[in-house]
Amino acid sequence: MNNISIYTEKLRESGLRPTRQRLKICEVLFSPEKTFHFTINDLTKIIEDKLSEKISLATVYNTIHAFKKKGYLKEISINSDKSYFDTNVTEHHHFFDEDTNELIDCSSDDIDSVNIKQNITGKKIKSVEVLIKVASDNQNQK
Amino acid sequence: MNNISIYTEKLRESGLRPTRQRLKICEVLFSPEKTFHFTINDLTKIIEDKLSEKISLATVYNTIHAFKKKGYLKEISINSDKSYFDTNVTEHHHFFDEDTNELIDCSSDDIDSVNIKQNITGKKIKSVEVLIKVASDNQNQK
DNA sequence: ATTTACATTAAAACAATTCTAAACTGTTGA
DNA sequence: TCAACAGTTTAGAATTGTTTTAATGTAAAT
Repeated sequence: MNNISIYTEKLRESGLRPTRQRLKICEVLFSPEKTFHFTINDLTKIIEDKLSEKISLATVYNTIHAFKKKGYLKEISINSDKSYFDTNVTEHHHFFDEDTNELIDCSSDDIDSVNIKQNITGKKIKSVEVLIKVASDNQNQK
Repeated sequence: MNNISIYTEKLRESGLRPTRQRLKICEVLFSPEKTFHFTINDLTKIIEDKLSEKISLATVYNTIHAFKKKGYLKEISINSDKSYFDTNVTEHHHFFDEDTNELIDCSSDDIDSVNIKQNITGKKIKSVEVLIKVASDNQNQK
């Protein structure tokens, strides 16, 4: 399973040279079978812990932003101090568990597709995101 | 039109004493006929510019958070560095204009209500927010 | 009036993100 | 193959939004 050529391709398409650091990032992001959510910090930790590879935050930010721009990652809006990213780039929505700060994908079993009847004149719709915040019953709203 | 007693009431219900600074904040937030969106910075500027009243950022943050907790304000999730607040606390959704960084309320003419078919087990839905990002046709996605 | 608990403030602390400038490396083409 | 260039990495500094702190001030209860 030599994925390196795939990663190299992805990087080139994002306008980035395939460097050692970036290939590590690709390995973490694109080799798992399941898509997942992460913050920049999560990702940096995973790389440094699991792969025993020191990596600069700036590099992670640059690469993630390039992937996002190219559409290989999605950024998820949450009331929060930090940004979440999603390796699942298909159209889908999210639950956000306020108890655990966990993001969970909605499936089409969970939510009907959103019907937009009218858009702002002269503008194009770039994305439609539904965020369903949930918490335990006894929990105060954040 | 003496709104001060209304503001005092709102403050007390939020667990806050009615001080000079907080009444000024109420004046800006709750006297306009139309609801509006703002950031903490916007609000602080309005108070300092229009009302020639110096106010500490900490006071603004405290008061806004108490109002949010009480349900007198809503916080809107946007991919961004800063938080937006909304004086419209009814159920509604938003457009976000990426060209101007402007938030715009959706009316029921714009979007059908969102139908959630299935929730996470053991959790209660706290909020459902739709954010529609728009931009000029020729604009790159942010 | 006095007391007490809560508020305000400027400034410091903090956390996420971006920028910077120097050292480094992939790539290109002689 | 190797020099030279353009893009890359890095640590650390800078920036931005937000929260905390500790001293001083003020509303409200007695």
